[in-house]
Amino acid sequence: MVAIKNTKTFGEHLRNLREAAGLTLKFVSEQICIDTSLLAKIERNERQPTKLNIKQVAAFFKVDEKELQNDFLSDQIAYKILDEEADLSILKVAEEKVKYLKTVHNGK
Amino acid sequence: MVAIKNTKTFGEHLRNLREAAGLTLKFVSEQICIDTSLLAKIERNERQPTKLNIKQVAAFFKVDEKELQNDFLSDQIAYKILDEEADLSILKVAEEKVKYLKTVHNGK
DNA sequence: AATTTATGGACAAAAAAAGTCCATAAAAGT
DNA sequence: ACTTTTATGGACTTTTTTTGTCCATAAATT
Repeated sequence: MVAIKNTKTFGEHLRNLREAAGLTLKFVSEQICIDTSLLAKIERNERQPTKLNIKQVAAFFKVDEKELQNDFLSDQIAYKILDEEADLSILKVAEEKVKYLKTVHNGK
Repeated sequence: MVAIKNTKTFGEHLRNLREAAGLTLKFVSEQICIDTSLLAKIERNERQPTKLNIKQVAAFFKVDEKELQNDFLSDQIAYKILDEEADLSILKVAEEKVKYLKTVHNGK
């Protein structure tokens, strides 16, 4: 089960966490050992976080890692749809495909 | 409006088109000017088609280009979800984000 | 058995993304 | 108003990912 709420982007979510804690980019980026500019870009959705980034951020802000991962994943899907100017009904098709691939193609 | 049916993958769809027409990989790949091995890989979902590939395939088999594009796009989303072992509810979140990004972030 | 057709691995080339560095803008503090 | 801190963003290099090619072999067809 995944909580359905935050309609914000991953970056916005991250920025909110940081600002809510009253911390600077410099401070947080040093804590999680990444370049300040890179963290800034991630917050602005100009760079994508790695799995490790997400793990470290989650640990640092004491939020659920899986939730952050899901947040990022749904971002990626949303951006892809916007990029391709695709219809939202694509999502339903994708859902059917996931089910199909899970059953039919299981050993692959 | 997008027709919701083919639960097949993009590659399977492509292979069906070709086999239904009774044509070989070699023949079709020559017609659309790509390497035979590459077309084979695309049919097996080992390589992703480019926009141009899709355009050419659609023209060659006289099918709707947009439909093929959507088929490929939904594949990509489905594979991503499988890769990340994410819950299907992610799709609902993604949908909300698309709506959010379309309204709020419109000039970006 | 010979020929055609499809598969798949290894590799080089190209493309995309990540990460760094630095200069400047904006904001906050004094 | 000046100084310092903080954030932005461009340009660039490095790394990673993906594509496309070539070729050897397997499978199927004739």
